[in-house]
Amino acid sequence: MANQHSFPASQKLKSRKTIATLFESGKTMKAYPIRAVYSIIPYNPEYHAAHVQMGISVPKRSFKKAVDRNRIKRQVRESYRMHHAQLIQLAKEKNIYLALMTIYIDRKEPDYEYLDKKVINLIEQLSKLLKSYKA
RNA sequence: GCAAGGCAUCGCUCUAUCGCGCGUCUCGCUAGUCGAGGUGUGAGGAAAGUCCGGACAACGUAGAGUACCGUACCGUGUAAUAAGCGGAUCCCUCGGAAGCGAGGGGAUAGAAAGUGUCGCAGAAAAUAACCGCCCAUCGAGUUUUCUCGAAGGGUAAGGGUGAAAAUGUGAGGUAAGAGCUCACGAUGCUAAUGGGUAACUGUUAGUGUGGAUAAACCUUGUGGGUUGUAAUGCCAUGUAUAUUAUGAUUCGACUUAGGUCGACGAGAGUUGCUCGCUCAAGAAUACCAAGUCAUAAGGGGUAGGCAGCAUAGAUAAAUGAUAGAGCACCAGUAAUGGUGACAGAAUCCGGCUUAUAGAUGCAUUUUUUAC
RNA sequence: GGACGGUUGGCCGAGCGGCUAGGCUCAGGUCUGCAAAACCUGCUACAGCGGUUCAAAUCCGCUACCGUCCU
Repeated sequence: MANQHSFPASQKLKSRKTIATLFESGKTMKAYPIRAVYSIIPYNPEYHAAHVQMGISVPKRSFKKAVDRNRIKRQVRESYRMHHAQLIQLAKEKNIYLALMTIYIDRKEPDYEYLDKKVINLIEQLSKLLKSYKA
């Protein structure tokens, strides 16, 4: 991995199936205004394109305009992109697969700095979990 | 000058760093839905609403009628349209003494084919006699004229209402009246003729005039086969005409379960229906096996990819973040500070509608408020 | 992407073009020692804009919002 801050398509959560199973059996974690649904399973290179896959969702109920939804998704993604290196590192060390879905549950538009803090908070929580996994 | 609304055009730009989608080139090895690097490209005037119109696709065994849905001045225009352009006619506003002119608007076929509806008020709301007016008859009063009453006939000139009261005004006419007649108008139809491609319109002649409503049913003309890219085709994955029970059938069919029909066409197909068209089956009876059909019980799998699909192009969906500079506007004497709208492609085009800070151009308006 | 439906007081919910029913809630009164129940009285509406019509909640068009269906 030449660049720490890249976020290619393989690290995005895209499969309809894994998302469905994630919502059925995943666990939740909160870092208001973000709620995260995640699941940790052993890594299998045949099925998993990357060690960590992440998706973002903004409900239409809270934000009616597509422009607002897009902006929030981009901001969350940007913040995640800047700070997700340690997560991937940990997942590789432990050889596990982490599926993560973040949902923005506030009804107001955030400013970027606030959002950034919360994403960092979320990632640290997840990192702790990963460290304690299998330990 | 400012402001307002209208129409048209534009609707932030550049640099650096870190990233993303797609195409393409090179390299790498773990050889793929891979990684690295280079390079090209990457939201709008409305991408929105889905209100119209197409392209395109699937479904049909020729065609026609009908139902259903839409539509309604004329020409031009176009792949098509409710766009655009030109014209006719009606309505409104302004100007003018008037002919008429200017501006704006109109879903602008038919109410003389039929049906329905027209609250309240009013005599009456659609085959108008309640009051009034007039005529002659009978009875009563009275010297008669005349007055009152009864039943009958004529009469739409008058009657407070109403959105609307039966073509307006004047004259003749009459018992009283009436397009009953005449003149000048209003308006419909028919014919001839002039103008115009046409809508329509000028003139002449004849004939009529009993309201409104068709964005009430309806009639007439005219258009439309239906469904829509979640269409549709292909590949992959996974499979089951699984199994069980009951019944029917064995020439073919239909059935209301009784039966009925059949090359003299049973029956099936034919996009809602009908006609039409096309296709189309041939035998004794019983039992067994086997098949077929019907009903009931009873499950499982997939939900991915490619094409459709693009000189943006995905499929939990790219087009971003940070910093700086410029530009425009606002506040402020200035330094400086703030703001940059509406809004995000999902098959593609043409129109319409709606949302829009600011800039530019064009024409318009301001008797009440501001220079 | 496509096809449809709805919007009537604070809430529910009728409404054949002619003054917008009814119930619940709320407020006041009667009744009661005080309440409840009952009875009486009252308040508050046709989503918005335009058109057709003498007249529109109703018919037509546009807009806004809410909802349903098709994989």
